[in-house]
Amino acid sequence: MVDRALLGQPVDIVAPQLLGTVVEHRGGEGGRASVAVQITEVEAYAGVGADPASHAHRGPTARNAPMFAGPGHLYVYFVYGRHWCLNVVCGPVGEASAVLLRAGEVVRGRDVARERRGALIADHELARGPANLAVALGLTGKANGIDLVDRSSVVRLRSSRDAAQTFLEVACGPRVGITRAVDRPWRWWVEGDPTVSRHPGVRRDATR
DNA sequence: GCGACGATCTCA
DNA sequence: GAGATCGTCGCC
Repeated sequence: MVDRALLGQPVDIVAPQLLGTVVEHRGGEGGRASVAVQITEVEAYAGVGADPASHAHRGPTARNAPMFAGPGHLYVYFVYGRHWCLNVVCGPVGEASAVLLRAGEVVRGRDVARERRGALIADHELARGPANLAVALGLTGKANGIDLVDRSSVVRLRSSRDAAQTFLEVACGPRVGITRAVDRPWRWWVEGDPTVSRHPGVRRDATR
């Protein structure tokens, strides 16, 4: 389990440290429907008054309430009329900063994830992109506000058992899909990893 | 009360 | 390159 004190640090310190951690959704059927994703790409969003691109920038609202619940909580929001996106709340209680989980590698429950995403989806595309990541894990707004650090939660965040994460090569650059504070280099990803949603300077659909 | 737009994805 | 699709928020 990831330590809550770690998540309570400033969001731009926490975000890159979430690379290599694992989000696990314990499904039904005695755990056979469980899916776990190892995170390969994240973005940081700061809290009230500190980041014009953040949902919490203008203070508390009904939507962003989980962001004010303290580090370790899950903030799930709906966007573009169709997609769900997952965030890990970071920073001190009430600061309302969060890390958007943009992509990862499905490390458990690959067949279940493929049922949700589509039979023809390649392994490295199962959880590529923030909305696809949520689909692969089987999470929607119903999971909003869950405490990821509580052992009894259905969705949890844990450190990887894989020692290799210590040696991950991390790159950073501007955030994706926003119109404000576009120059802040608050997106981090595992360099060269095929599950990362977009590589800098490379169009994702270049060959389609 | 209303209108604009969004931390995206997919197909053309 | 554009459309889908609807909740949220800012502003009238």
